[in-house]
Amino acid sequence: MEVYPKLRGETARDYALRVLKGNIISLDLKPGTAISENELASELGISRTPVREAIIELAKAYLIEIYPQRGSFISLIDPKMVEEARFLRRVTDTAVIEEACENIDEAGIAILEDNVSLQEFYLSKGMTEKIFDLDNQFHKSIYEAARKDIIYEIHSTLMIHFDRVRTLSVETVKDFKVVGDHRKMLEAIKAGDKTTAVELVNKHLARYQIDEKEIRSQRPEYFKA
Amino acid sequence: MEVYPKLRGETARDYALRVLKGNIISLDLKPGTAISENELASELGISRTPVREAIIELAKAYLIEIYPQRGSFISLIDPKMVEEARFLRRVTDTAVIEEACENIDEAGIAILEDNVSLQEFYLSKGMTEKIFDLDNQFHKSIYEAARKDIIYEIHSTLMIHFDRVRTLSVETVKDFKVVGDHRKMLEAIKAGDKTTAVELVNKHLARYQIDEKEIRSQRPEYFKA
DNA sequence: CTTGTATAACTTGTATACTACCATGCCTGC
DNA sequence: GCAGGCATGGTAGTATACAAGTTATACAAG
Repeated sequence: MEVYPKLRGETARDYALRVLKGNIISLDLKPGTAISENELASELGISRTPVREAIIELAKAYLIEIYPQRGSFISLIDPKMVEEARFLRRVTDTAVIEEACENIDEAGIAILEDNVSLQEFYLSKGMTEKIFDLDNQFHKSIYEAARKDIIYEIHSTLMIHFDRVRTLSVETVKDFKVVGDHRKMLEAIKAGDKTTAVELVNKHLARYQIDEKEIRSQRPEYFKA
Repeated sequence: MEVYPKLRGETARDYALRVLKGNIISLDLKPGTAISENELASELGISRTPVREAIIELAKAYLIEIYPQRGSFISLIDPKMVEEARFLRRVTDTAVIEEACENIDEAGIAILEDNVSLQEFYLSKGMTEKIFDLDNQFHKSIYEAARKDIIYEIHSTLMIHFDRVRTLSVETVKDFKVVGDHRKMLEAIKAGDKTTAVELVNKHLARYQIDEKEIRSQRPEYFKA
Protein backbone atom coordinates (compact mmCIF):
# COMPACT_ATOMS: atom_id res chain seq x y z
CA MET A 1 0.00 0.00 0.00
CA GLU A 2 1.18 3.49 -0.81
CA VAL A 3 1.30 5.84 2.17
CA TYR A 4 0.82 9.47 1.24
CA PRO A 5 2.07 12.19 3.56
CA LYS A 6 -0.40 13.57 6.06
CA LEU A 7 -1.59 17.03 5.17
CA ARG A 8 -1.51 19.85 7.63
CA GLY A 9 -4.83 20.50 9.30
CA GLU A 10 -6.16 17.16 8.15
CA THR A 11 -7.65 15.07 10.93
CA ALA A 12 -6.25 11.61 11.43
CA ARG A 13 -9.55 10.11 10.36
CA ASP A 14 -9.71 12.04 7.09
CA TYR A 15 -6.10 11.10 6.47
CA ALA A 16 -6.80 7.41 6.89
CA LEU A 17 -9.85 7.73 4.68
CA ARG A 18 -7.92 9.47 1.93
CA VAL A 19 -5.15 6.89 1.93
CA LEU A 20 -7.57 3.97 1.93
CA LYS A 21 -9.75 5.33 -0.84
CA GLY A 22 -6.79 6.15 -3.02
CA ASN A 23 -5.23 2.75 -2.63
CA ILE A 24 -8.49 0.95 -3.24
CA ILE A 25 -9.07 2.84 -6.48
CA SER A 26 -5.51 2.35 -7.66
CA LEU A 27 -5.71 -1.32 -6.71
CA ASP A 28 -2.56 -1.00 -4.65
CA LEU A 29 -4.87 -2.56 -2.10
CA LYS A 30 -5.99 -5.58 -4.05
CA PRO A 31 -9.48 -7.01 -3.66
CA GLY A 32 -9.42 -9.65 -0.96
CA THR A 33 -6.44 -8.20 0.87
CA ALA A 34 -6.64 -8.37 4.64
CA ILE A 35 -6.21 -5.05 6.39
CA SER A 36 -5.42 -4.83 10.06
CA GLU A 37 -6.52 -1.83 12.06
CA ASN A 38 -3.40 -2.06 14.17
CA GLU A 39 -1.03 -2.47 11.28
CA LEU A 40 -2.61 0.35 9.30
CA ALA A 41 -2.49 2.59 12.34
CA SER A 42 1.24 2.14 12.80
CA GLU A 43 1.91 2.52 9.07
CA LEU A 44 0.12 5.86 9.07
CA GLY A 45 1.58 6.94 12.38
CA ILE A 46 -1.80 7.39 14.03
CA SER A 47 -3.79 5.36 16.51
CA ARG A 48 -6.37 2.67 15.95
CA THR A 49 -9.40 4.86 16.60
CA PRO A 50 -9.34 7.09 13.51
CA VAL A 51 -8.27 4.16 11.33
CA ARG A 52 -11.19 2.18 12.62
CA GLU A 53 -13.59 5.05 11.94
CA ALA A 54 -12.37 5.24 8.37
CA ILE A 55 -12.74 1.50 7.87
CA ILE A 56 -16.28 1.60 9.20
CA GLU A 57 -17.18 4.32 6.71
CA LEU A 58 -15.83 2.30 3.81
CA ALA A 59 -17.61 -0.77 5.06
CA LYS A 60 -20.87 1.19 4.83
CA ALA A 61 -20.16 1.61 1.13
CA TYR A 62 -19.31 -2.08 0.82
CA LEU A 63 -15.73 -1.35 -0.11
CA ILE A 64 -14.43 -3.17 2.94
CA GLU A 65 -15.93 -6.18 4.63
CA ILE A 66 -15.60 -6.43 8.38
CA TYR A 67 -15.84 -9.85 9.98
CA PRO A 68 -15.87 -9.27 13.74
CA GLN A 69 -13.09 -11.00 15.60
CA ARG A 70 -11.71 -12.35 12.34
CA GLY A 71 -10.54 -9.49 10.23
CA SER A 72 -11.34 -6.86 7.63
CA PHE A 73 -10.77 -7.28 3.94
CA ILE A 74 -10.88 -5.19 0.81
CA SER A 75 -14.10 -6.27 -0.87
CA LEU A 76 -13.83 -8.45 -3.89
CA ILE A 77 -15.22 -6.92 -7.05
CA ASP A 78 -18.89 -7.78 -6.99
CA PRO A 79 -20.55 -7.51 -10.42
CA LYS A 80 -23.90 -6.82 -8.77
CA MET A 81 -22.34 -3.96 -6.84
CA VAL A 82 -20.70 -2.55 -9.97
CA GLU A 83 -23.97 -2.86 -11.84
CA GLU A 84 -25.88 -1.02 -9.14
CA ALA A 85 -23.32 1.74 -9.11
CA ARG A 86 -23.45 2.03 -12.88
CA PHE A 87 -27.25 2.05 -12.82
CA LEU A 88 -27.35 4.71 -10.15
CA ARG A 89 -24.87 6.85 -11.97
CA ARG A 90 -26.74 6.64 -15.25
CA VAL A 91 -30.06 7.45 -13.64
CA THR A 92 -28.86 10.40 -11.59
CA ASP A 93 -26.47 11.78 -14.18
CA THR A 94 -29.25 12.05 -16.75
CA ALA A 95 -31.69 13.62 -14.33
CA VAL A 96 -29.10 16.04 -13.05
CA ILE A 97 -27.93 17.18 -16.45
CA GLU A 98 -31.53 18.00 -17.30
CA GLU A 99 -31.66 20.17 -14.21
CA ALA A 100 -28.39 21.77 -15.20
CA CYS A 101 -29.77 22.60 -18.65
CA GLU A 102 -32.56 24.52 -16.98
CA ASN A 103 -30.87 26.13 -14.02
CA ILE A 104 -27.19 26.69 -14.73
CA ASP A 105 -25.90 30.23 -14.34
CA GLU A 106 -22.97 32.13 -15.85
CA ALA A 107 -20.59 31.12 -13.09
CA GLY A 108 -21.43 27.47 -13.52
CA ILE A 109 -20.84 27.64 -17.24
CA ALA A 110 -17.51 29.33 -16.68
CA ILE A 111 -16.37 26.58 -14.36
CA LEU A 112 -17.30 23.87 -16.86
CA GLU A 113 -15.70 25.84 -19.67
CA ASP A 114 -12.41 26.12 -17.81
CA ASN A 115 -12.48 22.44 -17.00
CA VAL A 116 -13.10 21.26 -20.54
CA SER A 117 -10.52 23.64 -21.96
CA LEU A 118 -7.97 22.20 -19.58
CA GLN A 119 -8.89 18.69 -20.60
CA GLU A 120 -8.44 19.61 -24.24
CA PHE A 121 -5.09 21.16 -23.44
CA TYR A 122 -3.78 18.11 -21.60
CA LEU A 123 -5.10 15.88 -24.34
CA SER A 124 -3.31 17.86 -27.03
CA LYS A 125 -0.11 17.62 -25.02
CA GLY A 126 -0.58 13.91 -24.52
CA MET A 127 -0.73 14.31 -20.74
CA THR A 128 -3.67 12.00 -20.49
CA GLU A 129 -2.93 11.00 -16.92
CA LYS A 130 -4.20 14.40 -15.81
CA ILE A 131 -7.59 13.75 -17.30
CA PHE A 132 -8.90 11.27 -14.73
CA ASP A 133 -9.28 13.89 -12.01
CA LEU A 134 -10.63 16.50 -14.39
CA ASP A 135 -13.19 14.02 -15.62
CA ASN A 136 -14.47 13.47 -12.09
CA GLN A 137 -14.39 17.19 -11.39
CA PHE A 138 -16.38 17.90 -14.55
CA HIS A 139 -19.21 15.70 -13.44
CA LYS A 140 -19.09 17.09 -9.95
CA SER A 141 -19.41 20.59 -11.34
CA ILE A 142 -22.52 19.62 -13.26
CA TYR A 143 -24.10 18.39 -10.03
CA GLU A 144 -23.18 21.64 -8.36
CA ALA A 145 -24.62 23.65 -11.22
CA ALA A 146 -27.87 21.73 -10.76
CA ARG A 147 -27.76 22.37 -7.02
CA LYS A 148 -27.43 18.68 -6.36
CA ASP A 149 -24.01 18.60 -4.72
CA ILE A 150 -25.13 16.56 -1.72
CA ILE A 151 -26.25 13.78 -4.02
CA TYR A 152 -22.85 13.82 -5.67
CA GLU A 153 -21.17 13.63 -2.30
CA ILE A 154 -23.34 10.78 -1.08
CA HIS A 155 -22.71 8.79 -4.23
CA SER A 156 -19.02 9.48 -4.58
CA THR A 157 -17.83 6.73 -2.25
CA LEU A 158 -20.11 4.21 -3.92
CA MET A 159 -18.70 5.11 -7.32
CA ILE A 160 -15.33 3.80 -6.21
CA HIS A 161 -16.66 0.39 -7.18
CA PHE A 162 -16.82 1.81 -10.65
CA ASP A 163 -13.49 3.60 -10.58
CA ARG A 164 -11.76 0.47 -9.44
CA VAL A 165 -12.95 -1.49 -12.45
CA ARG A 166 -11.97 1.40 -14.65
CA THR A 167 -8.46 1.16 -13.24
CA LEU A 168 -8.40 -2.53 -13.88
CA SER A 169 -9.58 -2.30 -17.44
CA VAL A 170 -6.87 -1.83 -19.96
CA GLU A 171 -6.02 1.79 -20.42
CA THR A 172 -7.46 2.19 -23.85
CA VAL A 173 -7.59 5.25 -26.03
CA LYS A 174 -11.06 5.96 -24.68
CA ASP A 175 -9.82 9.18 -23.14
CA PHE A 176 -9.78 10.90 -26.50
CA LYS A 177 -13.45 10.38 -27.06
CA VAL A 178 -14.27 11.16 -23.45
CA VAL A 179 -12.94 14.69 -23.75
CA GLY A 180 -14.99 15.18 -26.87
CA ASP A 181 -18.04 13.98 -24.99
CA HIS A 182 -17.45 16.55 -22.31
CA ARG A 183 -17.20 19.34 -24.84
CA LYS A 184 -20.45 18.29 -26.47
CA MET A 185 -22.19 17.98 -23.12
CA LEU A 186 -21.10 21.47 -22.19
CA GLU A 187 -22.43 22.86 -25.46
CA ALA A 188 -25.75 21.09 -24.94
CA ILE A 189 -26.03 22.52 -21.45
CA LYS A 190 -25.25 26.00 -22.71
CA ALA A 191 -27.93 25.59 -25.37
CA GLY A 192 -30.36 24.23 -22.80
CA ASP A 193 -30.85 21.21 -25.02
CA LYS A 194 -32.00 18.56 -22.58
CA THR A 195 -32.67 15.84 -25.12
CA THR A 196 -29.19 16.00 -26.58
CA ALA A 197 -27.63 16.29 -23.14
CA VAL A 198 -29.30 13.11 -21.94
CA GLU A 199 -28.30 11.27 -25.08
CA LEU A 200 -24.71 12.35 -24.56
CA VAL A 201 -24.68 11.14 -20.97
CA ASN A 202 -25.90 7.73 -22.00
CA LYS A 203 -23.39 7.52 -24.80
CA HIS A 204 -20.67 8.73 -22.47
CA LEU A 205 -21.33 6.15 -19.79
CA ALA A 206 -21.58 3.42 -22.39
CA ARG A 207 -17.85 3.94 -22.98
CA TYR A 208 -17.24 2.67 -19.48
CA GLN A 209 -19.14 -0.48 -20.21
CA ILE A 210 -16.48 -2.85 -19.00
CA ASP A 211 -15.78 -6.14 -20.61
CA GLU A 212 -16.24 -8.01 -17.37
CA LYS A 213 -15.53 -11.39 -18.90
CA GLU A 214 -12.20 -10.19 -20.22
CA ILE A 215 -11.08 -8.70 -16.91
CA ARG A 216 -12.38 -11.62 -14.94
CA SER A 217 -10.39 -14.06 -17.02
CA GLN A 218 -7.23 -12.07 -16.35
CA ARG A 219 -7.78 -11.53 -12.64
CA PRO A 220 -10.27 -14.14 -11.46
CA GLU A 221 -8.98 -13.85 -7.89
CA TYR A 222 -10.30 -10.27 -7.71
CA PHE A 223 -13.90 -11.26 -8.34
CA LYS A 224 -16.67 -12.43 -6.12
CA ALA A 225 -18.78 -15.44 -7.03
CA MET B 1 -35.22 11.61 23.87
CA GLU B 2 -36.85 8.21 24.00
CA VAL B 3 -34.51 5.37 24.91
CA TYR B 4 -35.54 2.03 23.45
CA PRO B 5 -34.30 -1.18 25.06
CA LYS B 6 -31.17 -2.70 23.63
CA LEU B 7 -31.84 -5.81 21.61
CA ARG B 8 -29.99 -9.03 22.22
CA GLY B 9 -27.14 -9.59 19.79
CA GLU B 10 -27.24 -5.96 18.70
CA THR B 11 -23.88 -4.24 18.83
CA ALA B 12 -23.64 -1.10 20.90
CA ARG B 13 -23.01 0.92 17.77
CA ASP B 14 -26.10 -0.37 15.97
CA TYR B 15 -28.08 0.26 19.10
CA ALA B 16 -26.99 3.86 19.31
CA LEU B 17 -27.70 4.27 15.62
CA ARG B 18 -31.18 2.86 15.91
CA VAL B 19 -32.08 5.07 18.84
CA LEU B 20 -30.70 8.18 17.19
CA LYS B 21 -32.41 7.58 13.86
CA GLY B 22 -35.73 6.85 15.49
CA ASN B 23 -35.65 9.93 17.65
CA ILE B 24 -34.59 12.15 14.78
CA ILE B 25 -37.46 10.93 12.60
CA SER B 26 -39.98 11.25 15.41
CA LEU B 27 -38.64 14.69 16.24
CA ASP B 28 -38.17 13.69 19.85
CA LEU B 29 -34.73 15.00 19.09
CA LYS B 30 -35.64 18.42 17.81
CA PRO B 31 -33.64 20.11 15.07
CA GLY B 32 -30.94 22.24 16.68
CA THR B 33 -30.74 20.17 19.85
CA ALA B 34 -27.24 19.69 21.24
CA ILE B 35 -26.24 16.09 21.77
CA SER B 36 -23.30 15.15 23.92
CA GLU B 37 -21.39 11.95 23.25
CA ASN B 38 -20.84 11.47 26.96
CA GLU B 39 -24.41 12.16 27.97
CA LEU B 40 -25.82 9.91 25.26
CA ALA B 41 -23.42 7.15 26.23
CA SER B 42 -24.57 7.13 29.83
CA GLU B 43 -28.23 7.35 28.84
CA LEU B 44 -27.85 4.28 26.66
CA GLY B 45 -25.63 2.49 29.14
CA ILE B 46 -22.76 2.07 26.71
CA SER B 47 -19.44 3.81 26.28
CA ARG B 48 -18.52 6.82 24.20
CA THR B 49 -16.89 4.91 21.36
CA PRO B 50 -19.95 3.26 19.77
CA VAL B 51 -22.01 6.40 20.35
CA ARG B 52 -19.38 8.44 18.62
CA GLU B 53 -19.27 6.04 15.68
CA ALA B 54 -23.03 6.31 15.28
CA ILE B 55 -22.88 10.10 15.40
CA ILE B 56 -20.18 10.16 12.74
CA GLU B 57 -22.32 8.04 10.45
CA LEU B 58 -25.29 10.36 10.83
CA ALA B 59 -23.05 13.36 10.26
CA LYS B 60 -22.07 11.83 6.91
CA ALA B 61 -25.75 11.98 5.96
CA TYR B 62 -25.97 15.57 7.23
CA LEU B 63 -28.42 14.62 9.94
CA ILE B 64 -26.02 15.73 12.66
CA GLU B 65 -23.50 18.54 12.52
CA ILE B 66 -20.27 18.07 14.39
CA TYR B 67 -18.31 21.13 15.43
CA PRO B 68 -15.01 19.92 16.86
CA GLN B 69 -14.38 20.96 20.44
CA ARG B 70 -17.73 22.75 20.52
CA GLY B 71 -20.45 20.20 20.23
CA SER B 72 -22.73 18.18 17.98
CA PHE B 73 -26.23 19.19 17.05
CA ILE B 74 -29.23 17.69 15.32
CA SER B 75 -29.23 19.39 11.93
CA LEU B 76 -31.83 22.03 11.32
CA ILE B 77 -34.25 21.22 8.52
CA ASP B 78 -32.54 22.44 5.40
CA PRO B 79 -34.96 22.94 2.49
CA LYS B 80 -32.14 22.35 0.01
CA MET B 81 -31.39 19.07 1.70
CA VAL B 82 -35.04 18.03 1.68
CA GLU B 83 -35.31 19.00 -1.96
CA GLU B 84 -32.26 16.94 -2.89
CA ALA B 85 -33.64 13.96 -1.03
CA ARG B 86 -36.98 14.33 -2.74
CA PHE B 87 -35.33 14.70 -6.14
CA LEU B 88 -33.18 11.64 -5.59
CA ARG B 89 -36.12 9.60 -4.45
CA ARG B 90 -38.23 10.56 -7.43
CA VAL B 91 -35.46 9.86 -9.90
CA THR B 92 -34.44 6.49 -8.49
CA ASP B 93 -37.94 5.31 -7.62
CA THR B 94 -39.10 5.79 -11.20
CA ALA B 95 -36.06 4.10 -12.69
CA VAL B 96 -36.25 1.23 -10.24
CA ILE B 97 -39.93 0.56 -10.77
CA GLU B 98 -39.28 0.29 -14.49
CA GLU B 99 -36.69 -2.35 -13.72
CA ALA B 100 -39.13 -4.10 -11.45
CA CYS B 101 -41.72 -4.19 -14.22
CA GLU B 102 -39.24 -6.05 -16.37
CA ASN B 103 -37.47 -8.30 -13.92
CA ILE B 104 -39.73 -9.12 -11.00
CA ASP B 105 -40.33 -12.79 -10.27
CA GLU B 106 -43.12 -14.70 -8.57
CA ALA B 107 -41.55 -14.44 -5.13
CA GLY B 108 -41.20 -10.68 -5.46
CA ILE B 109 -44.79 -10.29 -6.46
CA ALA B 110 -45.92 -12.40 -3.53
CA ILE B 111 -44.01 -10.20 -1.10
CA LEU B 112 -45.57 -7.05 -2.49
CA GLU B 113 -49.00 -8.67 -2.52
CA ASP B 114 -48.75 -9.60 1.14
CA ASN B 115 -47.60 -6.12 2.03
CA VAL B 116 -50.38 -4.31 0.23
CA SER B 117 -53.01 -6.67 1.58
CA LEU B 118 -51.81 -5.94 5.07
CA GLN B 119 -51.94 -2.22 4.42
CA GLU B 120 -55.52 -2.57 3.20
CA PHE B 121 -56.39 -4.58 6.27
CA TYR B 122 -54.95 -2.04 8.70
CA LEU B 123 -56.62 0.74 6.78
CA SER B 124 -60.00 -0.95 6.98
CA LYS B 125 -59.53 -1.37 10.70
CA GLY B 126 -58.49 2.22 11.10
CA MET B 127 -55.07 1.22 12.43
CA THR B 128 -53.33 3.75 10.26
CA GLU B 129 -50.35 4.05 12.56
CA LYS B 130 -49.18 0.66 11.30
CA ILE B 131 -48.99 1.91 7.73
CA PHE B 132 -45.86 4.06 8.01
CA ASP B 133 -43.53 1.08 8.34
CA LEU B 134 -45.40 -0.95 5.73
CA ASP B 135 -45.13 1.96 3.35
CA ASN B 136 -41.37 2.04 3.72
CA GLN B 137 -41.17 -1.73 3.44
CA PHE B 138 -43.24 -1.69 0.26
CA HIS B 139 -40.79 0.59 -1.46
CA LYS B 140 -37.86 -1.37 -0.16
CA SER B 141 -39.36 -4.54 -1.60
CA ILE B 142 -39.64 -2.93 -5.01
CA TYR B 143 -35.95 -2.10 -4.92
CA GLU B 144 -35.19 -5.67 -3.96
CA ALA B 145 -37.37 -6.99 -6.75
CA ALA B 146 -35.37 -4.86 -9.17
CA ARG B 147 -32.11 -6.14 -7.65
CA LYS B 148 -31.25 -2.65 -6.48
CA ASP B 149 -31.22 -3.22 -2.74
CA ILE B 150 -27.83 -1.62 -2.19
CA ILE B 151 -29.12 1.61 -3.66
CA TYR B 152 -32.05 1.50 -1.28
CA GLU B 153 -29.71 0.92 1.63
CA ILE B 154 -27.40 3.73 0.66
CA HIS B 155 -30.27 6.17 0.28
CA SER B 156 -32.23 5.15 3.33
CA THR B 157 -30.34 7.31 5.80
CA LEU B 158 -30.61 10.32 3.52
CA MET B 159 -34.35 9.87 3.25
CA ILE B 160 -34.64 10.60 6.95
CA HIS B 161 -34.56 14.27 5.93
CA PHE B 162 -37.77 13.49 4.14
CA ASP B 163 -39.36 11.37 6.86
CA ARG B 164 -38.73 14.05 9.41
CA VAL B 165 -40.68 16.62 7.45
CA ARG B 166 -43.42 14.06 6.95
CA THR B 167 -43.62 13.67 10.71
CA LEU B 168 -43.82 17.41 11.12
CA SER B 169 -46.53 17.91 8.56
CA VAL B 170 -50.00 17.57 9.91
CA GLU B 171 -51.18 14.00 9.88
CA THR B 172 -53.71 14.32 7.16
CA VAL B 173 -55.94 11.67 5.68
CA LYS B 174 -53.33 11.14 2.98
CA ASP B 175 -52.83 7.59 4.16
CA PHE B 176 -56.04 6.47 2.52
CA LYS B 177 -54.92 7.48 -0.91
CA VAL B 178 -51.40 6.20 -0.32
CA VAL B 179 -52.61 2.65 0.18
CA GLY B 180 -54.61 2.89 -3.02
CA ASP B 181 -51.47 4.09 -4.80
CA HIS B 182 -49.61 1.05 -3.61
CA ARG B 183 -52.31 -1.29 -4.88
CA LYS B 184 -52.26 0.37 -8.29
CA MET B 185 -48.47 0.30 -8.44
CA LEU B 186 -48.47 -3.39 -7.68
CA GLU B 187 -51.00 -4.07 -10.42
CA ALA B 188 -48.93 -2.06 -12.90
CA ILE B 189 -45.82 -4.03 -11.97
CA LYS B 190 -47.66 -7.31 -12.37
CA ALA B 191 -48.87 -6.17 -15.78
CA GLY B 192 -45.37 -5.02 -16.70
CA ASP B 193 -46.84 -1.63 -17.54
CA LYS B 194 -43.87 0.68 -17.15
CA THR B 195 -45.57 3.85 -18.32
CA THR B 196 -48.38 3.57 -15.81
CA ALA B 197 -46.00 2.54 -13.05
CA VAL B 198 -43.85 5.63 -13.54
CA GLU B 199 -46.91 7.85 -13.60
CA LEU B 200 -48.08 6.33 -10.36
CA VAL B 201 -44.73 6.90 -8.66
CA ASN B 202 -44.78 10.55 -9.61
CA LYS B 203 -48.35 10.96 -8.45
CA HIS B 204 -47.54 9.09 -5.26
CA LEU B 205 -44.58 11.23 -4.34
CA ALA B 206 -46.52 14.37 -5.15
CA ARG B 207 -48.66 13.58 -2.12
CA TYR B 208 -45.63 14.16 0.05
CA GLN B 209 -45.14 17.58 -1.44
CA ILE B 210 -44.88 19.39 1.83
CA ASP B 211 -46.27 22.83 2.36
CA GLU B 212 -42.97 24.15 3.61
CA LYS B 213 -44.25 27.65 4.17
CA GLU B 214 -47.00 26.37 6.43
CA ILE B 215 -44.70 24.23 8.53
CA ARG B 216 -42.03 26.89 8.66
CA SER B 217 -44.49 29.42 10.01
CA GLN B 218 -45.43 27.02 12.78
CA ARG B 219 -41.93 25.92 13.70
CA PRO B 220 -39.52 28.53 12.39
CA GLU B 221 -36.91 27.50 14.95
CA TYR B 222 -36.57 24.09 13.25
CA PHE B 223 -35.49 25.55 9.93
CA LYS B 224 -32.19 26.59 8.53
CA ALA B 225 -31.79 29.91 6.77
C1' DC C 1 -22.16 48.97 35.30
C1' DT C 2 -18.76 47.57 32.00
C1' DT C 3 -14.86 45.19 30.58
C1' DG C 4 -11.06 42.16 30.73
C1' DT C 5 -9.15 38.04 32.53
C1' DA C 6 -8.53 33.85 34.69
C1' DT C 7 -10.51 29.58 35.42
C1' DA C 8 -13.47 25.81 35.40
C1' DA C 9 -16.35 22.89 32.90
C1' DC C 10 -17.59 21.38 29.07
C1' DT C 11 -16.73 19.66 23.95
C1' DT C 12 -14.68 16.41 20.26
C1' DG C 13 -10.27 14.07 18.62
C1' DT C 14 -6.99 10.71 19.65
C1' DA C 15 -4.56 7.15 22.14
C1' DT C 16 -4.48 3.16 24.83
C1' DA C 17 -6.34 -0.66 27.64
C1' DC C 18 -9.31 -4.37 28.05
C1' DT C 19 -12.74 -8.04 26.50
C1' DA C 20 -14.69 -11.69 23.92
C1' DC C 21 -14.13 -14.33 20.23
C1' DC C 22 -11.89 -16.94 16.44
C1' DA C 23 -8.28 -19.42 13.81
C1' DT C 24 -4.09 -21.68 13.81
C1' DG C 25 -0.79 -24.82 15.11
C1' DC C 26 1.68 -27.32 18.32
C1' DC C 27 1.66 -30.93 21.50
C1' DT C 28 -0.14 -34.64 23.87
C1' DG C 29 -2.16 -39.10 24.08
C1' DC C 30 -3.35 -42.84 21.65
C1' DG D 1 1.14 -41.60 12.21
C1' DC D 2 -3.03 -39.54 13.61
C1' DA D 3 -6.74 -37.20 16.17
C1' DG D 4 -8.13 -34.24 19.66
C1' DG D 5 -7.38 -30.60 22.95
C1' DC D 6 -5.34 -26.67 24.41
C1' DA D 7 -2.41 -22.70 24.27
C1' DT D 8 -1.29 -18.69 21.70
C1' DG D 9 -1.67 -14.89 18.95
C1' DG D 10 -4.63 -12.21 16.27
C1' DT D 11 -9.08 -9.78 15.42
C1' DA D 12 -12.81 -6.29 16.07
C1' DG D 13 -15.90 -4.29 19.76
C1' DT D 14 -15.91 -1.64 23.67
C1' DA D 15 -14.31 1.07 27.56
C1' DT D 16 -11.49 4.44 29.43
C1' DA D 17 -7.77 7.89 29.68
C1' DC D 18 -5.63 11.81 27.86
C1' DA D 19 -5.00 15.98 24.75
C1' DA D 20 -6.43 20.15 22.66
C1' DG D 21 -9.65 23.43 22.09
C1' DT D 22 -14.05 26.26 23.07
C1' DT D 23 -17.41 28.38 25.97
C1' DA D 24 -19.41 30.09 30.06
C1' DT D 25 -18.83 32.02 34.40
C1' DA D 26 -17.03 34.20 38.26
C1' DC D 27 -14.55 37.90 39.62
C1' DA D 28 -11.64 41.79 39.83
C1' DA D 29 -10.30 46.28 37.99
C1' DG D 30 -11.65 50.47 36.17
